[in-house]
Amino acid sequence: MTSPEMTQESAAAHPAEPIGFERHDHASCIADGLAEAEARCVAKGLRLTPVRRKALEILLQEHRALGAYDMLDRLRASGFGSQPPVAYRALDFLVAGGFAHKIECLNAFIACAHPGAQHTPAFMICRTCEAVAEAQAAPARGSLGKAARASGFAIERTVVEAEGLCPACQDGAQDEAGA
Amino acid sequence: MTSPEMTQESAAAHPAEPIGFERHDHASCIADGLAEAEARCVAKGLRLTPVRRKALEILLQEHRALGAYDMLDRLRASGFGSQPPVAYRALDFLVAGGFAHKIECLNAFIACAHPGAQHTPAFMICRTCEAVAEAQAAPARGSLGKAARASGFAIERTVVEAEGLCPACQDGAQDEAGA
DNA sequence: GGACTCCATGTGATTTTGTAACATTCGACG
DNA sequence: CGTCGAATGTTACAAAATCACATGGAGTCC
Repeated sequence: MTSPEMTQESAAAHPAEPIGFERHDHASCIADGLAEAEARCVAKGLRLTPVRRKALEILLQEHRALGAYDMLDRLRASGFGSQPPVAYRALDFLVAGGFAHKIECLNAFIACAHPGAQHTPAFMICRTCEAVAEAQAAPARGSLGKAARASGFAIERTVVEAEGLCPACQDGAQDEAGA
Repeated sequence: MTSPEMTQESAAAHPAEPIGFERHDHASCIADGLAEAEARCVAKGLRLTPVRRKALEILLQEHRALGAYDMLDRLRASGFGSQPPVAYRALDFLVAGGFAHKIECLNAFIACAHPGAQHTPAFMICRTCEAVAEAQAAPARGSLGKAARASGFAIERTVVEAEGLCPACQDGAQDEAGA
């Protein structure tokens, strides 16, 4: 449920905006994400079981990617099983349902920032603070799409990830360079 | 185990074309790739040592991504060291020098198809036959670039990978569906 | 109600992928 | 020759992911 109860001036407005580097009402991030997921699971006949729900909640707590073993640690701390498949199964469910994404270049997972939106996610990953922002991409429209059409390749899924520096860490880097 | 149809009329023309799904003079792929690498190493003061050269040759032998341990097996078969760092170091060198790329979503490596070209590679990966074609992307110009500029994110490197079906495997899938 | 089935969960063991750390070798250079 | 740095080789280990199998709970069918 998008309830922009934003405490800040410009909290991410509509779902196509990248979030993660900007101020926003983080508490509602989590609540909204869980509510969305519940609604969508009911609608699609999926079972948002306790582990799965907890895993999503854990992911929603940060705009960073979490490794499967970090997730496992936290699930264990919440009283769930302590073997790798516990984490991987929950994450697989979330990814399959579109509630989370895998960041391939980090071998890590992050909650989806635009649940419900038709998905061709693209990620901006800060190499310093590890924050991750999700944007919408349209790779099929750019040069990749052109190459695919030219060669007859049928795209089914795309991975688009950009590594670099978020605004805050750019400032930090400047400070260090100056000092 | 080379592709049945090589030494055909159309050797890949210019470097901006995706190759890998098309017929081309594969023998010259390898020879050219090695020659290019040698020249570029001389120019840049890099050392294309025997292991590194062999690793590149192995990669050039296929338009598929090779796992580090597959690489290790082949290097061992050629008389080089047999421990993981041997393969990883050679691959790191090739990637750092722009002679190869890592396919993040496969945890595997492939020879660069456009050596020398300024690089923002994009890959098309067939999920059936595992062939990989490399194209040039310009993600900074599309919606990702727009999102980055909007949020102040400084892109340093991009990962663009498309999974799907290559032309040949689309035909294969049709055959099976029909039968 | 009882048996059956499907799916989710828990667990042990293993495979696959990737690094850390350290000894050795070899060419460049004074 | 001595030494310095880069490259290689090897041992050991860490991190990421999967396999295989047992358990348990919610429906369903009779």
